[in-house]
Amino acid sequence: MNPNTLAKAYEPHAVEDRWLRAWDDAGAFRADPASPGEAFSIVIPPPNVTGSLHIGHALNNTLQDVLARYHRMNGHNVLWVPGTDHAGIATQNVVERQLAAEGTSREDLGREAFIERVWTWKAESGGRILAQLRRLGASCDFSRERFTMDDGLSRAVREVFVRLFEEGLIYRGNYIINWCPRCRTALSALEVEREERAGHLWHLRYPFADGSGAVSVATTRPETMLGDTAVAVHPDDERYTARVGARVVLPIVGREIAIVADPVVSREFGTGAVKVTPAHDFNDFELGLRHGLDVVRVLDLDAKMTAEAGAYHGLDRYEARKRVVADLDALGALERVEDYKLGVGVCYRCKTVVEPMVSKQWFVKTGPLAERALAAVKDGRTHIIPVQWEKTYYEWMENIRDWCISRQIWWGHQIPAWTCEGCGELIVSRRDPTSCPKCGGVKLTRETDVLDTWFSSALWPFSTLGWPDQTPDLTRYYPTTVLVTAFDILFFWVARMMMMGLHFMGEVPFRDVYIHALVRDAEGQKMSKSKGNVVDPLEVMSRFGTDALRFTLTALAAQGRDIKLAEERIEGYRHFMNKLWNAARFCYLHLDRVGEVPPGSSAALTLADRWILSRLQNATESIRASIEAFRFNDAALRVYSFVWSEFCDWYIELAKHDLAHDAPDERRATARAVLARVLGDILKLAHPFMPFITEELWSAMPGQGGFLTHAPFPRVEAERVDRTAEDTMETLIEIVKRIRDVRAQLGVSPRMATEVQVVTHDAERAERLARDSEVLRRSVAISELAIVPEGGRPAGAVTSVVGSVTVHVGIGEGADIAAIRERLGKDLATARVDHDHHARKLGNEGFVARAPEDVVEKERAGLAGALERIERIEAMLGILEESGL
RNA sequence: AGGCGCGUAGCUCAGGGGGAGAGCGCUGCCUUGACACGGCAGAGGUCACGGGUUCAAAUCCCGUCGUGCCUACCA
Repeated sequence: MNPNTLAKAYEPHAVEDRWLRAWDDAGAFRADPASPGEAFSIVIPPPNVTGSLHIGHALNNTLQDVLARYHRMNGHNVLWVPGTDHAGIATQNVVERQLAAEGTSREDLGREAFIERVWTWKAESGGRILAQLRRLGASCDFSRERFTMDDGLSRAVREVFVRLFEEGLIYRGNYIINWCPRCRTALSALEVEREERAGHLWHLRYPFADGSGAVSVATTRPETMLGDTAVAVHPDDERYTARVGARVVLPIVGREIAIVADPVVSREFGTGAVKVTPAHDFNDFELGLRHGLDVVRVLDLDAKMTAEAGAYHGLDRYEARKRVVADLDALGALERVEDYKLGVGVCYRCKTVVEPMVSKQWFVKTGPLAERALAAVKDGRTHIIPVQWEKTYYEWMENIRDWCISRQIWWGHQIPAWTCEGCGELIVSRRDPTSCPKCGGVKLTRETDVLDTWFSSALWPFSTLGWPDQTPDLTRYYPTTVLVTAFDILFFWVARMMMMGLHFMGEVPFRDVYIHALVRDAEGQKMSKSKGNVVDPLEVMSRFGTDALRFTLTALAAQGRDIKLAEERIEGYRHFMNKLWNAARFCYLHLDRVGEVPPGSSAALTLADRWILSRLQNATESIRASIEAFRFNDAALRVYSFVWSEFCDWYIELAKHDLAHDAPDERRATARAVLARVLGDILKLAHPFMPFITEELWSAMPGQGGFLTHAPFPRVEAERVDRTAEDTMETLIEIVKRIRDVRAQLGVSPRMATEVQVVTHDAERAERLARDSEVLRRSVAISELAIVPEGGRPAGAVTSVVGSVTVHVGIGEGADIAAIRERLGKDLATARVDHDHHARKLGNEGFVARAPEDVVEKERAGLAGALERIERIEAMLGILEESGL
């Protein structure tokens, strides 16, 4: 591409397409375990295979990409594994909805045909999200793409299941679980969300069997009373101690049930007596186990009443509730009803109210696994960043419950367990068994349940690398370096990967876990389709360009805080892309021939050269440090401020004169070299954040070859750091700003040249400023310039005092005395505020005695400076008085 | 009920013991040979409130108020 024909404004689309293809064709992000370099590996949090990219994915993957590209440019051996998960319940739901629309169902199809149908749907829509990730610029090694249901991963799942079973860490049994009657499957505790809903608290009266009155109990689910098998009270509750062991008659049902004593009962709540329904309540189930209570199931898998419910058999749970309440009322067993708000459990997929239900399920015994997962974070083998999440992780791990892993759906890894019809033996096996090892029988029935999707995701960091085989990838890249994820799957996923990784690999799955924010809308609301406030990243990319979206997300990604995404912000950063584009365009107009940058001390370098090169070191250092500390926003904002406020606003403007046709050749050559050097480093520093525009500009840069994405990330060159140059330049910038300010306030046209006199009492400083007074001449229109250690106010000048210098700006007749006084008065007020501030501190004996010497010294210098400024301003005002103005 | 955050410029947010920062917005001026997706300049803040620690608090501690989220078996 001819650099002189770069478009006037940055047009992202063609550029993005071109580089996506170029990187892909070159295999730019392919990892090779045999290559040298410290390993840097990331496994992607696998999105749902049938999903599509939302803004959370965009953030998550942008951050991973920043890390991947940064480390790749640092010569590390980078592997970023992409892939998707099969999202059992969600995907099955989608396909079932399709079938329903066609007037059929999965039951009509049968298991095999249904699964085939899901694979067809997966083939259609699957991979779309990976294409979208590519578009985002994610530098994954797409040749290593994995899917939780592919052959390799399925083998890992089976191996893990069998081993855990053999070790007694997987068991099957009748326990209470959460049941979603719509999805018709068991759910783990994590898959149930709490929703506050308005309900009622019904107070029921259960009469004693001996006719001596009644006990009152309160419930939010009166229909479950049909399954009550006890009433419980606290053992120390004096109101009831005499009644423990007594029997009450369950209204409607007529069953006699006992009053039992158990410390879980709260004496304060309600009447202090609670009905016990072991089949349909977690607490009651536990309590039932302790007291050997009967388990009476009154709700079936569709949340309809069972035959146990007698007259209510077949009724939906809510219909049954109404009838039961009415019937109790008729019997006089309903004491009262009060409004009550309660937290109900709903299915995280379909929001249907779940029913606690006793059923035969498979569980992972988490205790022993959690212990090691807890220890690994406590002893620092894995760091969670930001650290405050560690506490949340600990709390969960310490209170972990066994994990229900069986799901009564079809889409997923079918549990490798068989029951022998002959002898009832349970067979769990790596290979499908043909006969029963116990009795030799050949009639074996396979378990129909599949595993929780998170069971396979838990293996992701090693299953994607080839486990259970000892592959080169596994050896080279496990443990992975860092996991980047949002906090909402800390328990679902991160905790479980920790448990499985430690158990099967003997090592943590990742050294660092970086937890990033949730993206919310501009009002701070969680984005959701139903609210209609979702920001579609694909649409944003189309409108503003991918780099602008990426840059916005990283610039807002401060640790420990949610991101509120407003469109104006994205637009603002699109302008930044354009700014960089045009800065480069300007540079390329001059960069036909580029030589070496002279060494730091060289006389060939101007003050501006030395300054920008020194600031470049500062930017390089802070960008590096920020990325390594996962402070993405700091890194992005430093890129922004260096490019815009330092390089464009000052260096380019000053360099224009050095590049002019009438400038001496060697001056032009040096300026070109510095320009090229700084721009080149800017492109490298910015590349992890905005890969497309930087790669494009790099390719247009004269004398550069190869991919920017493979170029070395800049390192700090200590010999380029020049504090004196920075200080001098800063002072000159201050002076320029002051002159402009004075002129702007007085309405002097920018084109009108004025006299300027700068007075500084430090002779060495005066000399330094004078040596580089070009900076002033180039920045403001000046007719005559003097920089002197001594001097009075020239006639017709407005004076301003800044730092250690006094600036007189001659404006001739326009310099009315009021303006001069106003200007000086403003400076005097500022100086006095400063003076008082320093004086107050130094007047404090404790401060002088206890504060560190350098801090006190700084205050003294500040006070002296302020005093000196006040003197100068007052002298100036005195002169005005004397001259009778 | 516990736990974790947050409250800083009109808006969105950084910062986190030693003179209050950015972007956007706002007000003036500028069609200056990279860029009007631009330039120059400016206005704007008791850092929620009350205590405490400290020589020094926006920053650390305690409390209050407001606000958000997470966890939990008060039926």
